[in-house]
Amino acid sequence: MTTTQRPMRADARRNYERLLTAARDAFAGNGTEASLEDIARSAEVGIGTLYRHFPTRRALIEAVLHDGVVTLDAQARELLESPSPEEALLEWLRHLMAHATTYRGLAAALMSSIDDPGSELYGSCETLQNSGDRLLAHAQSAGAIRPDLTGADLIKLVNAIAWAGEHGGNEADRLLDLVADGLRTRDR
Amino acid sequence: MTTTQRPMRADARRNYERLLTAARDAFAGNGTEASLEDIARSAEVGIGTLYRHFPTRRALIEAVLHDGVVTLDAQARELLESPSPEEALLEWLRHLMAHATTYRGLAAALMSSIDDPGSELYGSCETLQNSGDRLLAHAQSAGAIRPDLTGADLIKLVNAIAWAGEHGGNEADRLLDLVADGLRTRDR
DNA sequence: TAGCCTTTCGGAGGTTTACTCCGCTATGTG
DNA sequence: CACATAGCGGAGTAAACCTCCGAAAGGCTA
Repeated sequence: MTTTQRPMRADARRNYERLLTAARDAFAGNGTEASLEDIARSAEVGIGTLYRHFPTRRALIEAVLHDGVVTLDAQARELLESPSPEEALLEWLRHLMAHATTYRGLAAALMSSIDDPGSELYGSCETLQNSGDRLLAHAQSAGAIRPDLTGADLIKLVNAIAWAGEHGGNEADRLLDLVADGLRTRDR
Repeated sequence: MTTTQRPMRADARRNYERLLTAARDAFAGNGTEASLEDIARSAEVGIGTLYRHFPTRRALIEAVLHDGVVTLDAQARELLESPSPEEALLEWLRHLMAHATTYRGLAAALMSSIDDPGSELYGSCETLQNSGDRLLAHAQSAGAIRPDLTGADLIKLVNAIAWAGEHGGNEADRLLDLVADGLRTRDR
C-alpha cells in the first residue's frame, strides 16, 4: 500500500509555506489558540486553503513544531553518550521545557495529544517519549533516578510544569528544578 | 464605606439558586467550560439573568466552589494540630487534589486566577494559599520539607498535576505521590 | 503553443457560543 | 391598592469554527 503521491503543485506549495510562516508568527504573538481566520488572512490565503492543508489546529501545530521535535530527538541521542546519565537526563529535560514553552498554549496542546492516537501531534509525543525513555533508562541503571518512573511520566510532568509556568511568574524553570530534584533516588 | 445592601428580592434569590444548581450539574457533566446558555436554559432562566448574577464564568465557578474552599480551609486548621506536620501537609495536599479534580477544567480556571487579582477566583486562591502556607511552615520548621518552597508553589504544583491528570490516565494521584515524595528534605 | 484534465483556490454561508441592551414584569412597601 | 424600581428575558450583535462547491490555476500532451 504505497501511496505514490506526485509532488505538490506550485501554488499549493507556495500557500503551504505562507501558512506555516503566518502560523508561526501568530502562535508567537497570540499563542497556539490564535484565530485560524487571522492566520489565513495574514498568509493572504482563503480560509478553505488553510483547512485543506491543515485539517485541524493540531495538524498546523505539528507542522510548525516538526523541526523542533527532530532536534530534541537528536539532542537526546547525543546526550546518551554523556559520562553522567543523571546530568544528561536533566539537561534534556531543560531542552524539553524550553520547547514546551515556545508558544503559550503549546503545553496544553501537547498534553491533550499524549494519550490520543488520533491526534496529529501524537507522533511527536511518541518521539519525545521514546527519547525520554532512553535517557531515563540510562540514568536509572546508573542508580541515579528512582526506578519507578516512566518516559510518559517525564513528558507529562514537564508539560504540566510548562503549563503552570504560563500562568504568572515565569516560574517554569524553578518548578522544574524543584521537581527534578525530587526524582533522584534517595540515598538514605 | 459600608455598602448596606437590602436583601435580595424573592424572584432574584430563587433564580440565583436555580442557576447554581444547574451550573453544578453542567460542570459535573461537561466540565467548567460548559455552555452558559445551556446552564441558563436548564435553570429555566433567561441568559440575561445568568449574566446579571454572574458577570463572568469565573464568578459562577467561584459561587459553585465556595463551600469547598471553606471546607479545605477548615481542614487545614484541624490538620495544624496533627502530631506529624509532614503527614498533615501531605494529607491536605490530597484533599486539595480531590478538590481541584472535582470538575474537568477546574484546575485550569484556578491556575489562571492565582496571579490575577481581578479574577473572581482570586480570593479562593488566596485562601488556599494561606492554608497551605501555614501547614507548610509547620512541616518546614519540623525539618521535614525542604525550606525553599512556598504555599504558592504547592498550589501551582497541585493544580498542574490535577490538570495533567485530566489528560489521559487518571494519574493525578500517582503523580502527586511522586512529586510530594521529592519535596521532603534530603537526609544525606 | 494551444487545449484539456485535474488539482487547488477562495469565500459565502451555516453553526455555535459569548455577551449586551432595553422594553416589560414582578415584587414589596407605604 | 398603586407606584417606584429591582429584576427578568430574549432578540440582536459579534467572533470563531468549519464545509462546500463554482471558479481559477497549473502542468501535461500533442
